[in-house]
Amino acid sequence: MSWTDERIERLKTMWTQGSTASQIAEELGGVSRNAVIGKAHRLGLESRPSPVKPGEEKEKKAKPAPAPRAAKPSPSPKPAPATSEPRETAAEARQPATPGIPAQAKQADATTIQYRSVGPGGFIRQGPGDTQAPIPPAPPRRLVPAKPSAEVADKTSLLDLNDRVCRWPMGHPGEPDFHFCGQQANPGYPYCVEHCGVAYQAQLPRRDRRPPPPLPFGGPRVR
DNA sequence: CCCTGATTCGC
DNA sequence: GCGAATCAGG
Repeated sequence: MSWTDERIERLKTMWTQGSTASQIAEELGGVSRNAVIGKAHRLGLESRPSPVKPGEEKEKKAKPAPAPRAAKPSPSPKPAPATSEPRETAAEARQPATPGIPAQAKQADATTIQYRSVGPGGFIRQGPGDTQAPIPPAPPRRLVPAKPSAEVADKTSLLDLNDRVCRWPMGHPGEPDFHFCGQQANPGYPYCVEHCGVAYQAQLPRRDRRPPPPLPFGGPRVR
């Protein structure tokens, strides 16, 4: 499994909703809990209440004996900097992202992506850095706008997305009626007011959290 | 034991 | 960039 845009978006959403890494991994499928956590960190999604105290100076694991994982015969000395970084306290990092969430606001810059026709009904996505081979000869026929199926008519499709429209996904990608919310977006947010209420919640203690989370996707996909 | 997230580091 | 292995707290 690879990290497609859809899967990353889902990861971000669920992570900010407070879903656990295990839940996210299960929902996404094909990835482990560790993969989700690793990806979340690489994305810069910042810490949620962790069992491990970040502020406490831990003895850097002096693991002389075991070479548990792939043989690492070179124990290169790695002097842990004794300076305790002024790392964010857990409380600060836990602040519910209520006002001004910048990370969520940045969406794929549509202006840097071009769609080029490769024939009737066929288009390729091309980013600025992509080198693309010769343009295939245009079809000798006039292209007529496709008539949207009744299924998708009036629905907000991927190409309808912009920063003024709620980009909350409805249904599952790939399904015929998959679309986006499309309501007027809460200015500065990727979602409308209603879905902002779902996406951004104050972090509650685990025991006070209701297991059946909001069902933004209509429940887990049945495979 | 189970769960959680954080971190490391070979690939 | 990815994620298994590992760590560490609840």
